[in-house]
Amino acid sequence: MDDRKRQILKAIVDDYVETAEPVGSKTLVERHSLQFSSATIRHEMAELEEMGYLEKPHTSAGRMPSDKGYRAYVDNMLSLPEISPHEALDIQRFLLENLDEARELIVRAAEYLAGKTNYLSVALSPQYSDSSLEQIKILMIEPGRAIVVLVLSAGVVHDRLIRIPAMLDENQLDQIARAVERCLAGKKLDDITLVTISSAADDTGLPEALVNQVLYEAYVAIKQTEKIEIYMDGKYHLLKHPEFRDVDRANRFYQAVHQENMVAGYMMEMKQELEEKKAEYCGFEFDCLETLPAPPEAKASYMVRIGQEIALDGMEDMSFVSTTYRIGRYISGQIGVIGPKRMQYGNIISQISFVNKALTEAADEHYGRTHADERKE
Amino acid sequence: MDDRKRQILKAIVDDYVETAEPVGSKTLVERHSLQFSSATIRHEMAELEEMGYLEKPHTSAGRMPSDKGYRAYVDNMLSLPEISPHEALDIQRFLLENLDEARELIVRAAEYLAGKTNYLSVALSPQYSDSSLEQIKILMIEPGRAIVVLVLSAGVVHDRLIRIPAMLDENQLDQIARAVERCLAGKKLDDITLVTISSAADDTGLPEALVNQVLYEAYVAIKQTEKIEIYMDGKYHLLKHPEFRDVDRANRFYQAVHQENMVAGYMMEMKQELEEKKAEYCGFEFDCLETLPAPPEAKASYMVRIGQEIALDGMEDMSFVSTTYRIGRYISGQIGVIGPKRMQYGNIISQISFVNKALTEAADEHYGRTHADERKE
DNA sequence: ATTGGCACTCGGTCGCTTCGAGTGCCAATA
DNA sequence: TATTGGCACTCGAAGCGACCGAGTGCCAAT
Repeated sequence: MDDRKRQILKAIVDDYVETAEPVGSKTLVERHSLQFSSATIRHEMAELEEMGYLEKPHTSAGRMPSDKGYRAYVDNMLSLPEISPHEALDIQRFLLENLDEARELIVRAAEYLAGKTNYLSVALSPQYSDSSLEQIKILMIEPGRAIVVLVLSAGVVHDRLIRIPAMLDENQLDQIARAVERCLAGKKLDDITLVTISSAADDTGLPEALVNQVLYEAYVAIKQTEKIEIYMDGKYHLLKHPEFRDVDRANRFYQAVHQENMVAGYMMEMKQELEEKKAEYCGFEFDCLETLPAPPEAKASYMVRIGQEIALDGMEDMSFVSTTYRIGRYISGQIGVIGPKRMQYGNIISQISFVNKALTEAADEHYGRTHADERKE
Repeated sequence: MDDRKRQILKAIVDDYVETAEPVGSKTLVERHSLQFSSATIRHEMAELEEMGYLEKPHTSAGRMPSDKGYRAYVDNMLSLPEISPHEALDIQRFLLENLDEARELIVRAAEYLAGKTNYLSVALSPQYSDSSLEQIKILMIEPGRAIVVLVLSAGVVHDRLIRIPAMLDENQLDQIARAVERCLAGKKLDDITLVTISSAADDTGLPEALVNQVLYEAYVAIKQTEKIEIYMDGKYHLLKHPEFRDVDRANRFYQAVHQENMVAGYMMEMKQELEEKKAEYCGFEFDCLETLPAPPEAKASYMVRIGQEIALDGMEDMSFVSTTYRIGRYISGQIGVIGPKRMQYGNIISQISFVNKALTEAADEHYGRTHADERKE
């Protein structure tokens, strides 16, 4: 593909993204001040179509980009706008203001992205399988009920209400908790199994019958910590876009997106691929902002899936931009945006990458010292 | 309004609810085996229209119910189908299966309702302002961070991560927690203020500077417990219904529903009204099912808001069915359904009322003994 | 290789007609 | 007097043809 073709394709995508109308040779020349005549453009367009980058809805209509066309655009002719310092402050504030739980961070990030892009944002909660258990405490609420509090490396705290044998008293419970902690502390969550945990039973000097139920509940609490949640925000935005004038289409899409497990699974796959460096696009970097000095490892790498490339039923005419966020060394998750194929890729990618970066930094800030400790090693 | 008019109005509503088409005199006779001729019906319809119960989209079209028509239908000609034992088991299982947190109950109830009705379900989390604080524990995670665990009457547990002065040790923290508990135990959450809680400071014998931050954080944790959350499920259902063929309309509705605070506030108002016995419809009772013997206070009372009656922008052509659920004596919340005015009122009301009942019972079951204790008094 | 010119295409819009389910009214009937 | 069958009328929906215009492909001239 020569340079002129590239220029024309870019103009077509830009135009179509803006207007949502098939674009013809003449308007293209007018609107994008190209230095060739419309006839030349027609020539080139015909060739681009033959090569598969463009499509016509019917013979006498203008052209619109095909999936392949968008792909080429994203691969080769993307310009990534910088995030203004004003916006950067905005998002920092949005993420951190009145923040209690770190868990809330990812929800807020998704909310921000949705608001900013006018598309659907999707986020997976951090994956803790690789972090290790530091502390476990069991607190009696009343006879028969207790609360398990787990502290992971990097200072993440999770808890869960459990039922325990009614005759256990506080001391015994504490004994059990200590035994479990001795047995598991420092272990990766992933490596903790029912077998591992039950070896703590001998250590307590209490009758097995009493201990086992507690161990099991603690085990469940730990496993639950590993469960990945999915958050979405901005579903209501999509109806605004012309591609959803067709209710049936909108309906089909919403049914698809409602299958949260499917979407989450697919995002995990994308994450996997990004990690295996199969990712198409890496090395995007921000330097627009001094207030947030980026640590060298904070380069955001993202992934774009266009139309048919998305292996999810009902998403054939959407695009999915996705990126992996990191919190500390061992914790990561996924955050992205789903919108019509006709999206402002550059803008969206900038936004996502920046939110990603801000998210990481906000988490660092929130975990503060803890995390700093971890870094020292 | 004489009996025949009532019969005809009912037939029209039933028909329109089913077909979503304005209904004419002739089809009405055919489909509902009425014992009058179409001419008579036309007469009556003209009168019903004059009285404001019916509307015509244009001169030569059939009639459809007005808000007032639906209102009359709901007030006077509703038949409430019984819930089958099969369904009853279904919902019990759905609510209780693998349930950890009681908080999850209301989410599941909303989910169930949405699935069952094909409309949007909306639920408010339980309101704890009237329950009292029983225990407060503060558990140190690491220097500078701790977790506050609150136990309310009825066994409800809430917690929150807090920051504390880094120099506090576990013992001191425990001392503070005990002081707070002595000071607040048994008090209604509503009655706890910054003033009340700060009187615990003297009791610790520790320097005020150290204690105050912890007290403040504990206070915030308590107040946060009172915060009411709103859950919605089934937004994606609404696009299936013919009233949402019009994307703009759908869009307007989704924007409205997205203002969750508005919706929550409105539901609180409805709850208020229900409690003040201004409620239009009370005393609906279930007796279809032996497996769930209803305690005498479990009568469900519900409220229907139709079209313009809903004081929320963008909901003018929806209906809102709402009901108050109770958990124990002092805890209650709101659960309801929003759908097109053209809804199967009888069916929906039955479902909601039953879910309400099941929810109460599931909560009882889950809190088990604790709650039973409360009842003894 | 690029361009201006020209004949051709085809979806969208506008106006017209037809169709049919609906109405209102009236005169006949029980 | 209340009910009914009959009939003329209404009006939106659907179908049809003409027209418009933004678009194309192709060709001959530069």
